[in-house]
Amino acid sequence: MESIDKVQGIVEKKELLRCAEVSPAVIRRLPRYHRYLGDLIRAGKMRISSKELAKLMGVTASQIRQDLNCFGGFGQQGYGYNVKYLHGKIGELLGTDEGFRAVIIGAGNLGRALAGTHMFDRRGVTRVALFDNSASLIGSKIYGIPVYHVDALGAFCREHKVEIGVLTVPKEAAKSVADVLVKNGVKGIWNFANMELKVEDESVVVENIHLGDSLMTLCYEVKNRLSESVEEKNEDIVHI
Amino acid sequence: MESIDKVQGIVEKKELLRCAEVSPAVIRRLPRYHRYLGDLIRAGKMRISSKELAKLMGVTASQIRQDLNCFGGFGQQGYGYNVKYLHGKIGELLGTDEGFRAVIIGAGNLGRALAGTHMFDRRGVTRVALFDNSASLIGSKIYGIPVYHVDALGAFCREHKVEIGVLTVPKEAAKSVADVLVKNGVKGIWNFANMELKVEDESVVVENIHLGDSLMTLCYEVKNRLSESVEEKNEDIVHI
DNA sequence: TAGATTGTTAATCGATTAACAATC
DNA sequence: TAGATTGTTAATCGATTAACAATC
Repeated sequence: MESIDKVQGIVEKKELLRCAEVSPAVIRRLPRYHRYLGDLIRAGKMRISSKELAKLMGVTASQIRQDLNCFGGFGQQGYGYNVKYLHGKIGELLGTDEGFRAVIIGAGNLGRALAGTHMFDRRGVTRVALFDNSASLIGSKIYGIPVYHVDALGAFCREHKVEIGVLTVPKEAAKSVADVLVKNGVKGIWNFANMELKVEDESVVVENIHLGDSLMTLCYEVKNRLSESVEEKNEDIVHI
Repeated sequence: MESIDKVQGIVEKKELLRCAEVSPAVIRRLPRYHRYLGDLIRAGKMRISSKELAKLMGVTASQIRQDLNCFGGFGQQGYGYNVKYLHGKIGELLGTDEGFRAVIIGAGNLGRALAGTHMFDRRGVTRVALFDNSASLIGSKIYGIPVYHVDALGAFCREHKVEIGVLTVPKEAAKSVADVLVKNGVKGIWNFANMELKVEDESVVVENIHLGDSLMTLCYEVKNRLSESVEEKNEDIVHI
């Protein structure tokens, strides 16, 4: 009887968890946990406490426990977390087992760079094709990935059940390409065009990358730290 | 007399502002404001209210006014903000006038892609050199940027007063290259290696880019929206 | 002056941290 | 059992939003 109660308790909890919206702040931290746990596996570490992981990652143990408990009890009191198990669970949450397929649109510098990385495979995503409008590229392969004309994009996505589109086209072309993707069943767009892409379909997710914004933030900090250290020096002189 | 008081008031305020640490959340929003204001200039817009800009950007007018007031009163009651003036002021804050110089270390796919963009020039940053350890590249130019051997990195940074280093090397090499940069006066590191780079020198800023984390977040959302829409459908059926 | 809109203070909201009971 | 560490609740902190007086 007790065990049935327990099982039901777990089921109830899962239902609740599925309903309660997890905050974006927490979600954005998951990949980082996953990364660190992967490193720990490679280092041969079998178990870890929230305290130890917190120290390693430069966050609080509270935050780690709080974050993980949005998705379920992955640890064990008095023991900590099993590194491999936790890594696997977070991977599951992040969809590494879903077998997502991605196409890259735009075979320019950035498109090629992305085609050449192992970033996708490592996360269980397959790059099935590249698309471009330059005649000289069509029919060739880049890092083993076939390049097709962008006119064939829609049909390809439907046929191959592509879930993810990576946009590395000039920003003028981004919206129209995105529309083709959405119309043909793509559910996530990773947008590198220098603009905020919005799509009408509510069920489609857009992740905008703004490398330029990141560079500017860095410049701000550089500028500020420089003036800070000057101020500190001046203060020293004044106070002595 | 009154005007002197006023001037002193402004000076005091500026002093205060320089001391009060601005929150990272605000700073990370500045480049986005700058981007939208640039677009508005190109669209010929002369003035804009916080309300109008808020609608355009999908944020609250309160947030915009609050954010801008961390740095000073850039607007005018009853009028709004002068687009060009505000754009210029935010640009100043972000260091576009500082004439920062950057080197890119690693002439692989990503390094080349970054060398080929206008992202830097647009933000007032000059790419002065590329560094690599592949003999075939040394002495050549990529998009007009000279490629040197990585052994020459330290001396080059000192001589040319380089402020920013862009790291597109494999993660195994990242730390040692970063150390060379820091030792030779570089004040900001834009790190694309798939690891969190930490440097000992407090005055050096590191901006870590984790494209993989972004891809995983996208995958999470795609996975979740998909199941959400399924749930919605099921709910519909249940409730009818 | 009247209308508009900022700059700024106060209220709300959400996220992080601390604390501790549960339990392995 | 005693020690350790989780899962979870309560307290704190910070960031966002609302409101409004100041003022162009």
